[in-house]
Amino acid sequence: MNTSATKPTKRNSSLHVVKSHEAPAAAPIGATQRIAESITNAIIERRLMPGTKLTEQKIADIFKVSRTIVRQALNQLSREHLVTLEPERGAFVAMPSIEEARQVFEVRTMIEAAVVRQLCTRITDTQIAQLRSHLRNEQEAIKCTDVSGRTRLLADFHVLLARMLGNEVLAQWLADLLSRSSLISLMYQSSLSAAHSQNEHTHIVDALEKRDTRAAMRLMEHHIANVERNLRLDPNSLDLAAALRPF
Amino acid sequence: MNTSATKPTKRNSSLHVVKSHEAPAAAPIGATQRIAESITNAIIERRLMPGTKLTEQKIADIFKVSRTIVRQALNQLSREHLVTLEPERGAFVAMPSIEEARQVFEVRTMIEAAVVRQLCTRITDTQIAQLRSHLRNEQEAIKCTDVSGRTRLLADFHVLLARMLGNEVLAQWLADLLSRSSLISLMYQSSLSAAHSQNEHTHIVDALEKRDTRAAMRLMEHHIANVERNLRLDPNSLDLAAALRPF
DNA sequence: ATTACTATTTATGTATACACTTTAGCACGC
DNA sequence: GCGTGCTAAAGTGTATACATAAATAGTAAT
Repeated sequence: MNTSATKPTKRNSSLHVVKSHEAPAAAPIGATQRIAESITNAIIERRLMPGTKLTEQKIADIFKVSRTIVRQALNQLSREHLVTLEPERGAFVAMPSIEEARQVFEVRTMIEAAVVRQLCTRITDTQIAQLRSHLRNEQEAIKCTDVSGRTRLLADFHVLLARMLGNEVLAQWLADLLSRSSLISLMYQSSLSAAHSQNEHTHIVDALEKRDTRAAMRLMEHHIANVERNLRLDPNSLDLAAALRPF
Repeated sequence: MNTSATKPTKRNSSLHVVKSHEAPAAAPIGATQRIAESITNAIIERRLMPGTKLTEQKIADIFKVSRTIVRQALNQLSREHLVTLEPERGAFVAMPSIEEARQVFEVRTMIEAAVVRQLCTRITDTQIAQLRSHLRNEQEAIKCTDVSGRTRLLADFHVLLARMLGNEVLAQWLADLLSRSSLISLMYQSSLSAAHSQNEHTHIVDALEKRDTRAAMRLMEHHIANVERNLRLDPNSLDLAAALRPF
């Protein structure tokens, strides 16, 4: 093992001239990540409306980094379908189409039904307790009218279920789907009451606790269908005010 | 709070006259895409072994572009889990762990069983014909011992099924999963005969044609299980020769 | 000869420069 | 008055520069 020799050659004296620049190594890792998360949060918390132009230089100025970093972040977000990149025109907060919304919910129904089915065969009491704890957090957030917090918690419930299968590949993908769902919900002005969703979550956990596979699957399918049903998916009535908002 | 005060640093000193440089617009779209696909193909066709270092400048030289483009491509590939980015160290062809392999196949089983279930309720005769046509292509590729072609076709079968649900979100994700599967198969030296896989594909289409939901799901689950079973997933016997290959 | 240390080379990460495209503003003509 | 063509500003896409961290090689000491 070559573990010794760890002392990285500090030859800060010697030849090289000092530089007048500040250290770019100040952000060792995660400058890109930090920006991507900030934008993601801004989208989820409705501080950035769908269709909003994301000019690279402006974001770069805000975060005090170069466009290089911003471009990396925007590229990442575009792969998560939260922003759209139009060639030679720039980045915009994504405006998921009605068709895309339909597909996202269809896939979620398939996957999440399968998730609860699998879970019924292997969920542990400890995991049930975790879910109960999460449900309490949801109720708390709803009581406090903590809008951004409750949105996140209601989505996290679904990711938490997936994570309990011990499958990070699945959990990661479902997390992506859920941030897309959040964007869809705000784009199409969901009228679903958070309390109602939370109630359905509770019923799902009840079914899981009883290991009632059929009930759990049915409840999950209905829950997702309810969320979708409460969107305003008429092609004409989509929220133009928000979508085409100049500012 | 708006902003701006755009830094008029030294934008454009007027006169855009000469163009001594060659046109960077020569690659209208897709220089990045082209490189990402080339690397993907190289990985799938086993011309790049897992663990291989992907030095940015070397790739840039090969494709006659700048590192900027190569970095974009590598970033994209890392999000598809085909390459791993190690901070301050560079990009390497991914070496999926055994655990990751397990998770990928577990998810594929869940999803693809759901896909065939859905398909049984809505598949059309035209689509059956498409599948038959694809099966013929598979047989052709196997006969001709077209290794890279047959690998691709065997994977495409699964994507084709997903695409027939009319759900691009699902199809896109399954495509990602299948390129990961391909990497896993070559990393763990699958001994599965292509002919056997092709035969199972045929049986699946037969069941779909009869709209036999239960049989189709069972066949798909067994098919994926067979693929996984034929990997050498013993922790010790993983192909070190390939993995640690210096060149 | 092997090990530890140092200098050199190589490669990555970020910033910046610069060409080109799009967009916005404005004068002119219908 | 509104559409049309020209010019300037802004913004994107790619290349390059430069600082730093890692890998490598070379050297001296034990």
